[in-house]
Amino acid sequence: MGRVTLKEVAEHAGVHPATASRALNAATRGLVNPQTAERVDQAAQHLGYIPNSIARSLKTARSASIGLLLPDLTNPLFPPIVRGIEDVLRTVGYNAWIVNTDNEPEREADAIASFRGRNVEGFVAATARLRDPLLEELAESGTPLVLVNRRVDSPNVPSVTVDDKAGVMMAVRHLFELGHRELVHLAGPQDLSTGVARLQAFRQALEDLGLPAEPERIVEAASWSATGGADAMETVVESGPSYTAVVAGNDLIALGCYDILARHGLRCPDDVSVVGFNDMSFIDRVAPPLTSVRVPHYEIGTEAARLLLEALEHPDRHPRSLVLPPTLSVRRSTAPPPG
Amino acid sequence: MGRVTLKEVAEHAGVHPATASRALNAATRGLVNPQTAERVDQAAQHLGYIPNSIARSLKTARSASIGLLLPDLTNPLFPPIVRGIEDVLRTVGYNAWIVNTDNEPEREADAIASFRGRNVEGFVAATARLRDPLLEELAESGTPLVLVNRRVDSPNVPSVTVDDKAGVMMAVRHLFELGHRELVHLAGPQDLSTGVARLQAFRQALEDLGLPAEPERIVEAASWSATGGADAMETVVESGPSYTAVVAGNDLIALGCYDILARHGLRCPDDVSVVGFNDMSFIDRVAPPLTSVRVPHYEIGTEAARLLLEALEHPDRHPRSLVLPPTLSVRRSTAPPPG
DNA sequence: CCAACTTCTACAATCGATTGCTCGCCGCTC
DNA sequence: GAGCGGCGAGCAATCGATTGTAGAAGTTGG
Repeated sequence: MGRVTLKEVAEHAGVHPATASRALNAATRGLVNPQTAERVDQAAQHLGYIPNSIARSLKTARSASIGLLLPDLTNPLFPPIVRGIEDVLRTVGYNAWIVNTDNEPEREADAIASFRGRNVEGFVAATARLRDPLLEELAESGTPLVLVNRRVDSPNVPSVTVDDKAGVMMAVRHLFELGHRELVHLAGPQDLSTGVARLQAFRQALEDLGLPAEPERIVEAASWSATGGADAMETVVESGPSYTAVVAGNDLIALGCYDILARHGLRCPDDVSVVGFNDMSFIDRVAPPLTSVRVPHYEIGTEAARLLLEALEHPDRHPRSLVLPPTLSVRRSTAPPPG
Repeated sequence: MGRVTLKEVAEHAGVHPATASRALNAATRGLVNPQTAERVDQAAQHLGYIPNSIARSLKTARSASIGLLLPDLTNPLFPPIVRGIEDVLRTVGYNAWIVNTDNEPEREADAIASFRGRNVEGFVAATARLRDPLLEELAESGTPLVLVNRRVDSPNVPSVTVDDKAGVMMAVRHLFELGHRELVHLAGPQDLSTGVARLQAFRQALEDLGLPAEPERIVEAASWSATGGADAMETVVESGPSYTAVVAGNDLIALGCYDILARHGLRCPDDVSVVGFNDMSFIDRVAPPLTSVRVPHYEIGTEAARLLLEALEHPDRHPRSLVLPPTLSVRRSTAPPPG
């Protein structure tokens, strides 16, 4: 593939490969005579020389690449994060290896091993479970690692997340101000930090506002999906508590909620208001456009990349975590309660 | 990172590195005494040996990886394709490098160079323009390359695409059967094969059905986006031809069309029917749910990966292209014309 | 009992680039 | 005019794994 080698360039320029290497490398270019350097440049250009990163990696033990662990790229949450990461990495000549784990620890382990074999210099993981031995071990081994979106239980692993608590607070307060007093929470699975944090925040928010926390108004969805949300909402409807608004663990759960409301002849927002979380793309186009806690996904990506690069430059420095503020995108799925 | 080397494993097992290498390699394992091989396995296991792919790549000139060129990962079109590609590659131990080019030829060129430097064994590109010297050159240079979704003008570059013509035919026929006779086409940009093919197919379909092709009912959008679609639709509305249905170049253009219809007080589907193209995720949740030509994106990905692997195994064999059949997802954005 | 073979393992070169070290040469100083 | 300093470039080792070839050990047959 990259057929032309440094040696050929050197020959063509009439110098030793070592000299050619130095000439072509910005950091060492000063060590060679400007005219010679220029000659090497010409030769490289002329021959269409592309440095063999593989060989370079082998020698330098660096790869200018990082591993990116995702649960599933087709979840619209992740592409903006990926873009954020790549856009920052690109500015310093780094690349990202992306792998989907489908939340299977085995695939995660495989991916990590594969990445290590490829000498990645660090990791960004969006796959963290609350208890996640794999990732904790990775972090403890000294490998630069930044979590995005989700955290692990241990506070020693740096992460970039949204302020889940503040987000839920905003959602609840918004509903409260519209006049809602009986709120349902369709919580996400409680094995992820986001699920736990949002549920906790929901309880806290009710308490802050002096509202009772009816157990029947809180249901945990089995998955962060429309079907998970639908099943959870169905449980709520069947168990029969009164309510006028729903705070969903994320947008997909909210969509599942929409389905169940419709099936039971309940209109949104006339009968029931719904708030989602993430403000994912196109959620402003569903019927009705969903009020949602906006998470700055792209920024999560850029910040994660920056944190990782920082960790690469200063391996000794203590890792920082970042919590970004959400905002609330108010749309037509929320309105004053009926009556 | 991958700290333990083959040499250490060999020492630990009391054999020469060469022997350890052969023992660990399925293809050459037969050359070493089963007991010795077992001892090497133990040692590798014990030390947590991870083969250094970099070193292997350098020696073997293979990398078990391919380059994947995307315009923009955040376009919901691409993640399913990527998944398809990865799912197939994973079964043979291959990985994909993903890069976003934002349709900028320069970034594309950079990415290709970077990939070559990393010894990728082949490419999948979703970035093809009709005239695309970069990719055509790549293909001519003998590098295995498969295009997805879009084609280049030259027929010599293998590709996996949907049958655009058939898709548009289905859309037009569907509208025709509902009773529509005056159809608008919001064509996509004509620098991509998809834009051209769909527009051609639209003209052809009208002819087949004996409908006139009013120039004013055909407008080219400036981009494959909602704003592109909105601007195009605005042009149609202003120029004032009569029409009862719109065939959009893709789903995003259809969404833009929705916006303009709403702005002009036209209801979909009561006043105007709209058909999209791609059937992207969540398009069944917009208001009204969009009738759309369903493109099997995941399958495009899997087939592209298979084609590429085939090309890698048999570099001599003539490259094939694949055209996959679309289906029509009929939803509530299409209905009989008013009156 | 030795030669001819078969197994198995060791040796060493190699992939392409990087880099510490050495050395030649030039110019300057005293 | 001899010596010192320093610039510029070449030499060679190195990263870790793979692989052609050579050679040692063990087996079989004549």
